[in-house]
Amino acid sequence: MRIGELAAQAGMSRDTIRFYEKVGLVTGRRLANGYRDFPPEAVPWLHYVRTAQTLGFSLAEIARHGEELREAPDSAQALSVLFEQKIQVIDARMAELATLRAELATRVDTGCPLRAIGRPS
Amino acid sequence: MRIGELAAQAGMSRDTIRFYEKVGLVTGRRLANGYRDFPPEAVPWLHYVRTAQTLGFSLAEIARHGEELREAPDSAQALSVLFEQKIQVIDARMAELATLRAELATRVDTGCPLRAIGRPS
DNA sequence: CTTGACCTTGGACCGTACTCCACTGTTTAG
DNA sequence: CTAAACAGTGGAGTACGGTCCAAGGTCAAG
Repeated sequence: MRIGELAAQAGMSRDTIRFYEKVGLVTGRRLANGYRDFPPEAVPWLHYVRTAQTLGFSLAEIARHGEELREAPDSAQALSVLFEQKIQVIDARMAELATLRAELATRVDTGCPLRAIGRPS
Repeated sequence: MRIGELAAQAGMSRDTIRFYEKVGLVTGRRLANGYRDFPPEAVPWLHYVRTAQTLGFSLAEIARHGEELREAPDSAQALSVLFEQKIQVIDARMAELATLRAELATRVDTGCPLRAIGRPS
C-alpha cells in the first residue's frame, strides 16, 4: 500500500504520515522505485494512533508503547501486561475527569461563579 | 498581589503569568512603580485555567470563555449553561476513554496484538 | 510521447504554550 | 549603604505536531 492510499484510509495527509515515519510511529519498506510501501496493518495502527492522541497521549508515548509491543510480540502474557498498564493510565485519566466533572456539576446547581472554581484545599 | 505571590499561589512561573497577561488570560492593574498588581480572584481563576487546559481547551478558548463570563457576570443561568457545555465535553472524553479501555480489556483476555486494534467498520 | 497523477527529498514555516536570558529598575533587611 | 530579593522589558529559544513548497523522479492512459 502506497502512501496516498494509506493517507486516505487513515484519514490524514501524506505529509503527516511521512512525519510519523520520521519519528518512528509507522514503518514501511521501500519499493524498487523508492516509493514507501506500507502493510495493511498500518491502517488500524494509524487509527489507533489518532485515538490515543485524542486521549492525551503524546506521539512519543504512543511510539514507545508501539515499540514495547514489537519487542515482545509473541508473548500473549507480555501483551496483556502492557494492555493492563494502559488501562490503568486510562482509569487514572477517567478519575481526573470525574473529579472535574463533579466540581462543575456543583457549580451548575449553585450558579457559583467561576472565580470560586478550583479552590481546593 | 504582586506577580511572585500569584505565581506561588497559582502554582506556575512568573513568566507563565506574564505570558498569560500578554494573551489576555489574566489582567491586573499596575502599581506606581510599574509592578503588576493582581486581585485575589486571580488565584482561583488561574487554577481554573489549569483545569480547563487539562480538559483540552486551548488558552484562546479559555480566554474567550472568560470574556463571555465577564460580559454576563451576574447571570447564574449563563454560567450554568457554560458549565453544562464543559460537562458535555468531559462526558464525551470519558466515553472515548471507556471505548478504548474496553478494546484494551478485550486484548488482555485474548492476548490479541495491537495491530488488530481500531479495526472498526 | 506527453499529460497528469502519483511519488521522492529537504527545508522553511506555522501555531501553541511556554521558558530562559540579559539587562535594568525597586524594594527591603541588616 | 549595600546586598539580596523582587520586579520590569524585549527577544531568543524550545518542544510538539504538523503543514507547505519547490524541484524533481515514476508510471499509466491516451
